[in-house]
Amino acid sequence: MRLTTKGRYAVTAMLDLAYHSHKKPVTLTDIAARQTISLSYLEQLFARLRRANMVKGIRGPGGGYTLSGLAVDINIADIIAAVDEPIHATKCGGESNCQKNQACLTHDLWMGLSDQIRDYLQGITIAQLLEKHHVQEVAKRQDQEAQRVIEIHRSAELAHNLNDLL
Amino acid sequence: MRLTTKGRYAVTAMLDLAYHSHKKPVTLTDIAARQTISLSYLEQLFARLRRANMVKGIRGPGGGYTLSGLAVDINIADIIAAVDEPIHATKCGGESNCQKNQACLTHDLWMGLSDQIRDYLQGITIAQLLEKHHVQEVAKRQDQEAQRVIEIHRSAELAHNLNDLL
DNA sequence: ACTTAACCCAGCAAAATAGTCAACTATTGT
DNA sequence: ACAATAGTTGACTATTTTGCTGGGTTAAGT
Repeated sequence: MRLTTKGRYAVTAMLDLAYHSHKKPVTLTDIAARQTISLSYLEQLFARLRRANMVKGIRGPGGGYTLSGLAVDINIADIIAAVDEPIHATKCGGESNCQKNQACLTHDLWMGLSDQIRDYLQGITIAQLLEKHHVQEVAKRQDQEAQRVIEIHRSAELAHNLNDLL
Repeated sequence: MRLTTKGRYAVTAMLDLAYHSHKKPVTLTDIAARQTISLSYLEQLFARLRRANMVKGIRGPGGGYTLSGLAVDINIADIIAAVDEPIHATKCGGESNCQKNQACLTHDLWMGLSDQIRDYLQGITIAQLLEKHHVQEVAKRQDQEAQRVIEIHRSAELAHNLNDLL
């Protein structure tokens, strides 16, 4: 599992898509504008995402992209895997031409870690991230409202004090 | 947090170092040979690791590198952070010049995820990986032994059958 | 002194990244 | 039917990162 800016772009774009495509398809032009990613680069990424059957492209006016499935079924690891080409993880790679000698020892360790990271990212879905953000937004709004109440209370006190003075 | 081959090399090298430096310092030449990483590239990586105070370099004959601290105190996130230069996570980066408009929304989501990944990797130490591998090795050896027992049993059966036939 | 290593550069080729441009095709509203 | 929209494709380019080579210098053991 590799984590590069390419994967980040893909995840960001998918999040944007999930967030905005509750009804109509979303055009890449919109995503490009919102996320400041070049349109042509997005096209490349979405070509891969489409081939991986994660999004559907709809042509013609009013067209754009939609998620192939539910946001709850789309995890981060799959998005990243879709845009990153599968590189030969290591020198001895799948061929296991580096035998059970010492050279493979720590290399094995890394592979295990890599698997762990993949498993971890596989457990995080688009839906979860949107949910989490939604919760945060609500929390923030509530904080702001609480703050406003405090301010109103304070200004009321202030007015009261002024009344006393005048 | 970025996960590239560079980070993998660094983690692999650190694992090798932790595994072999119970007593004496380990030379980069040894690590290079075991992990098939070029010496000069390792030098670059270890220069950064040293500056990040994760390893100590000892000059002269019998010199090499040792871990600065205990394997239990060294986590994966720190190793990767040490060799990857801190890139401006996004366009609006730390300056937060992209205001509370929609453009930042999904970007925020990614940042949250990125933090999650970092936290996750921060929780995994070199010591844990070595431990885990050790457990696996033992398990594998036990499997092999069990397999041998089965094979012996089978060949005994086979011999028995042959005895019946002859 | 001599060897052994860490340390420190400057540079360089290959690959990956990020983006551009242009031509083409399918779909839809009018 | 026709124009507008928007996906599809491919080739091409600039920049950055990667991984490595090879030249040194400096510190510590023998």
